[in-house]
Parts: sequence; structure tokens; C-alpha cells
Amino acid sequence: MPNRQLAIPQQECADCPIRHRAVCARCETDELEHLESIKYYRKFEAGQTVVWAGDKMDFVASVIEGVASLTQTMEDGRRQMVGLLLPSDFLGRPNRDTAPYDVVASTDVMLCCFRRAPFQKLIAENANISQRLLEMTLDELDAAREWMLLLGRKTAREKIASLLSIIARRDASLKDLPSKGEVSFDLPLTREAMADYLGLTLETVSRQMSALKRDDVIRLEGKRHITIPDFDLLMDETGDDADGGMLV
Amino acid sequence: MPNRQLAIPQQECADCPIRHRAVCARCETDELEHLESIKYYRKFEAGQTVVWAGDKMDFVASVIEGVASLTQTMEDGRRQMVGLLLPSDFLGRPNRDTAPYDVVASTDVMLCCFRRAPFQKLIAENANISQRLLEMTLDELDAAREWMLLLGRKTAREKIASLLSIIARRDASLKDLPSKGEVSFDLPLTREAMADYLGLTLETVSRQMSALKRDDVIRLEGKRHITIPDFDLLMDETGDDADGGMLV
DNA sequence: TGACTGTATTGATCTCGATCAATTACAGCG
DNA sequence: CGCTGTAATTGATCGAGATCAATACAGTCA
Repeated sequence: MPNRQLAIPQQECADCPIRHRAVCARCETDELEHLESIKYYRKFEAGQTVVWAGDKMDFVASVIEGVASLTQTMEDGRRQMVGLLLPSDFLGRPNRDTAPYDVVASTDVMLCCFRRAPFQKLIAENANISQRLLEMTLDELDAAREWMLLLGRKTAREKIASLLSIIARRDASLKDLPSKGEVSFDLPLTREAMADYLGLTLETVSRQMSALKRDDVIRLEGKRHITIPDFDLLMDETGDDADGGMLV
Repeated sequence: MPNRQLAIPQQECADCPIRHRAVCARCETDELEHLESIKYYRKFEAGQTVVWAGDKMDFVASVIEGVASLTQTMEDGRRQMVGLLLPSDFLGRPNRDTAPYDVVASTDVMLCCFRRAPFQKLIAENANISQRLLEMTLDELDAAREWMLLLGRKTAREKIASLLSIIARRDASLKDLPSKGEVSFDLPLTREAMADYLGLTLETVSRQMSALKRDDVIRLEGKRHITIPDFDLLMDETGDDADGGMLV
């Protein structure tokens, strides 16, 4: 299970809305004391675009609450999600001030932003931060490669099951619950966003969700709240091998 | 165009078979002098497996010559390539001694290997190397995301055109030639490997290659040598926008 | 030279997911 | 409460790419 926390795990932070999971001021680590001045928060509502592909981006950020997505679009409108950011994930890239993808809030999102220039200075001066960033980027690369297997070789049903298991796991680990037996959570994505994630159409997503429901692999309350009666049963549908191949 | 060189660009190195494009001894940079003892070379023949998924990997390496691929396999045999390593690309990951994917030589390959332990020490002590590694990993992440768009949303024809353009570009930049007008190169992949790259079957790859040939977008001499009469024409087939969206 | 082997091409057919289209469910709001 | 608009479901049909099968081709070895 990859560690997603950038620098200071498990410390409380007075002005963060949740338990602190990112570089931030107010933490009792002297090397980070001066961050105070470079940090600020931003809120986005579900559906809002955080940055457009090609825009200047004068900050990097850590997701505090909610879910955001990175999406690529072709001229003719075909779209593919290429990144899904959940709480504690990192957004942006040192040494590049132009966003390569659209970043869209899937739910209401709270970002903890850091101005670019001082953040880069911080990296340059602080070996352990850049090493942590390397670790996190390598984890993201692993996730991207798992995702490539999904896009290239899995069936629609396997794709859906994989996505649900990924979200269920992340959600469980956020709540410090095990992802075993009965698991339930709120889907932070529309059917369309799921389709963009999986390289499918929203109709196919809907059909396969219905099929999984019919086969009692999942249960739906409303459109968004999902209960998985038996997590192992869902895993059987993903096409992944039983032991932890999943790196996400 | 991403910089793929790890530390010391464009310096000659007495015992490297080609112009030096990777961390290595013998370079006149004192901080790297001690690498001498941790470095060694390994050759692999086309088709040979460098490491199996799950194997211990006690080295990291830089590709000096040839082409290798990273491939994921599902239990039932479905396979998806998730990385393509060309000369100057980096193989392996600090802080993980188990290979997550099969690494297979597509052509004869020469690796410049570094023993894991001293290499990690080097990173820990040497801020600019870990920063360079971060840069390279971020570039790979970009490439992976471009690849995800290909896998999720492109047609078979677009996939083939994209792959050819990627290889043509890399090959041209290796030979310090522009990728404009007429371009020609040797395909370092079998039809099957191309299929694994693109999430297609080898029959579809073959059919689309024939179609591109029929439409005079490419010309074939033998099965492997390819000439692109007009690079722009090929780019029109990729589905990418005209300006440099491509990051690979 | 011809048999053998692995790689590539081409053909015939089938299938999964896309596409086009109609309905339904539901939240917000006058 | 009944409108209105958005998200989701379901149905009917189509087609790109998969699958199964036969053939071509190039290299290698006896």
C-alpha cells in the first residue's frame, strides 16, 4: 500500500479541516515553519474546472477533501481521464507552470495550495521533500500502469469492478477501515466520469452496473451510494490476481 | 521535448559503447567519481527476459543500446505492455527491490547497471541526482498518460500511427535528425509486441499496417524497415492535435 | 536444396461495446 | 404539487476489432 502523504504524516494541524496529510505550516517541524506564508486554501464546487489544459498554473496543491480528475480531450471531443485525485493526493508539477490536462472537481473539493516559486525553493533546499515527491510520483506511475492494463485488456465488466474496488479501497483506508467483507461508500463520480475513466461510454457503464447489481455483486441505494456485500466477490470480477497486484 | 539524460549529458566516456547518456564513472564530475565500483554492463539478446515480475532486482540500470519493454500479464494470459525503454531510458526504482513487471529485451540490449545499495546511497547524498530522477519520472508519467488516451479512446489506425510516430521521433532524436519530411527507421518491435503496446491483436496490427501502406502513409522494406514519406501525413493519422501535444 | 520454424499476412465470421433513440428517476423550484 | 432540467436506465441496431483458420514468407539447419 503506497504512502500518499507528502511530508508530515499523522500530525494535527490547527487550520486544516481534516487530520493533516500534506506539507503545511503550523506543524511542529522547524524545516517547514516558513511555509506559513506560501500556503493558502481554495474551494471548488462539483463540476467546476480547477484549471484548463494549457493554462498557467502558479501553484501546486494537495487535495484535502473531495475528488478531482485530470482529463485529456481530443479535438473531436473524445475524452480520457488520466488521473483521479483523492484526499492527500498531490496536484501539479515542479518545474512546469502550464497544466497539461484539464483538472475538474468531481465533488466539492478543498485544495491546500502552495505558491509555485517558494515551493520549488523548498524542494531545492530540502532533500527529503524531493525524495518524498519522487516516491509519490513513482507510486502514481505504478497506478497509471495498472490503469493501462485496465484500458488495454479488460472487459467492460472487469473495468467497472476494478474501478469500484479502487475507490472502495481508497475510501476505506481514508476512514481507517479494512476493505473486507461488507463495504459501502459514496461514488464520487457520475456515470459519464466513470466512462471517461474506463474508456467506455456512459451507456455501457450503466448497463454493467445494472448487471453487477442483478448478480448481487453490488447493491445501490440511490444512484450514488454503493454497498459491496462481499469484497472478495467483487475482486473476483476485476480480473486481477488474488494477491495484491493492485498498487492503487 | 523531455530531457532523458540522468546526470551528465553529452560527455564522452571511455568505457561506454556510445556517447555517454547516463550516470557513469569516468566522467569528469567529482561527485560521481566513486561510481566506478558500483557500475557494470550487461547484454541481453532479443527475446530474452531481463527480469520476471516478482523477481528480486538488485540493480537499477540505464539502457545504452537497444529496446526493452515492461509488460503486465493477467492469469489468463492477456498481456499489456506498460513501458517501452529506448536508449537513455532508466530501468528500476529506488526503494523497491522487486520487479513489478516482466522486462523483456525486444532487440539486443546493452544495459549499464548500478548495484542497488550504493545507488540508493548516491541518491540520498546527492540532491541533484534525486531531482533529476524526479524529473525523469514525471516525464514518464506524462508519457503513460498520453498512452492511456491512446488505449482508451483511439481507433486501431490511430494507435498504429501514434506508435510509429513515437518511435520515429525517438529514433530521429537519437540520431540528431529532425522528424520532418521523409523519415525512415527500423521497427524494434514484432507485430505481437506492437499489439501488446497498443491493446490490440497482432492480426489487427497487421491489417492496419497494410492499410497505412496501401494509403501510402508508410512504406515497408522487408517486415521491419519503415519509411515515412511525409511525417506530417502520419501525424494527421494519429488523432493528436497539430501542435506538440505529444510528450514522448 | 529442401524441410522446418517462427513471424507476418489475409480471409471469414462473430461478438462486445458503440451508437442512436426512447424512457425513467429524481432533485430543485416556482 | 406539477413543471423543468439533468442524470441514469433500457432497448434496438450497427460496426470495429476479436477470433478462428489458412496461407505466405524469411531464416536456419541438415
